[in-house]
Amino acid sequence: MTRLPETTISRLTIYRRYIKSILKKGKPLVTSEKLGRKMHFKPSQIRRDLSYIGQFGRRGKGYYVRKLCRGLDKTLGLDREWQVALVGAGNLGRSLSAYPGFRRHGFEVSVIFDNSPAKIGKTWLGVEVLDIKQMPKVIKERKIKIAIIAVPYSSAQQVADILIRSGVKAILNFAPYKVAVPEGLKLKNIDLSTELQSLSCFLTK
Amino acid sequence: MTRLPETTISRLTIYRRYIKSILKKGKPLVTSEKLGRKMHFKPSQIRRDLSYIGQFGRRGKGYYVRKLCRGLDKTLGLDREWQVALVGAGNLGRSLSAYPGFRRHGFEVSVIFDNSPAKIGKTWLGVEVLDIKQMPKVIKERKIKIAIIAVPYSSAQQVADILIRSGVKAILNFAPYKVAVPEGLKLKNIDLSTELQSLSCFLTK
DNA sequence: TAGATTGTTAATCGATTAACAATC
DNA sequence: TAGATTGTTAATCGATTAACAATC
Repeated sequence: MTRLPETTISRLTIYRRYIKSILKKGKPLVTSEKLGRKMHFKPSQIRRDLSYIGQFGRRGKGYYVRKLCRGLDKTLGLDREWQVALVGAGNLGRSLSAYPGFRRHGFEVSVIFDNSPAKIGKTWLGVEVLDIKQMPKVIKERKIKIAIIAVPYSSAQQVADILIRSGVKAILNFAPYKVAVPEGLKLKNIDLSTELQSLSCFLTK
Repeated sequence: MTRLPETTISRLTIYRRYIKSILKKGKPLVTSEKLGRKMHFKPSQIRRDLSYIGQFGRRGKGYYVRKLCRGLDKTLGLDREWQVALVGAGNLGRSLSAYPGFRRHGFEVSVIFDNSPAKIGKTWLGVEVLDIKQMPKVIKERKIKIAIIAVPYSSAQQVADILIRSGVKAILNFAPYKVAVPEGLKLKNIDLSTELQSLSCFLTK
């Protein structure tokens, strides 16, 4: 099978959210035309995206909602709970750990790391804040595979290196630094300043 | 001039950050080869991106750091201060308003709107929290052009509609909802759950 | 069967990369 | 001049969209 384009994966998560909502309503079938109308995507794009991950429909009828739902869960790995380590207990880090959308989708920030003595040993909304020095040990023990980096620019790469050595396989990086990771790991960057700057670029035209 | 691809704009903000740092060091020239090496981009991509917005170099020599810096500031609209309105004083909203990276790049969250009586009238880190009902008036008076939406899924479109009617031209949307905006406005979406889900998709392969 | 809609192929579009002519 | 590097053109790559054959 050919690999899923990143853009397709993003859309799959959106399809999944909407399809969950119609699953509740009990309709057994839904067409790509209706999905497109509701979510503002082209039906042909939806069919193309879904065809990457399986066959969930019947020609002339539509997609089986239940089957499609299961397929999306499976592909996206959302039929299970994921433990997430968060590095950086600053403003951004703390609020990310409190973000309800994560838990709702099966991601549990189960440990926070920081290097500030003022923060180490405290808990934040029930989650312990540990010394960054304990990171390799704790991450290995708990077999954590996903981490969020919310530390300043200057320590992002260093933190990433430790995470990688500890066995983390996927990183969501909020530091505005292009972290280097080896083959076989997944890195996603969210750079809040860049997003705002692209708005200001637009306004400047 | 042809329009700038969104991907190019994102990279320009990164180039700008690095070029600011070498401006401080005083070197008058820098080559695309060196920029590429430092920022992990292909030199040809950097030259292509920069050529969209002007000519900043001398063949055989490199780019003039100072000139390039000014060009990037100008294109990105970062030679000025931008006032930003934030809608939603929940966990995410409050921490976004506190995010130091915004101010550092010339974005000032100068007003927060919410609909919760418990929050209205308070201040958060020196910024007033106003009733969402006052949004049209305040945004028009202050001529605010950029807004951040950090409200729940269910009210995102409604909030966006009010913002647009009030004269906002560019929106950064954190609600996991595909907000519809008219032509001529700019919308950027940041969906934190989607990002984590794409990591989990990767781990599932 | 006729109408509908998937699943897939082919055409289009846009962005990245390589190549190189211009020129310092 | 010879060597270096920009700025630009052309080739490549990948994603989106339209078209349609398969089939319910």
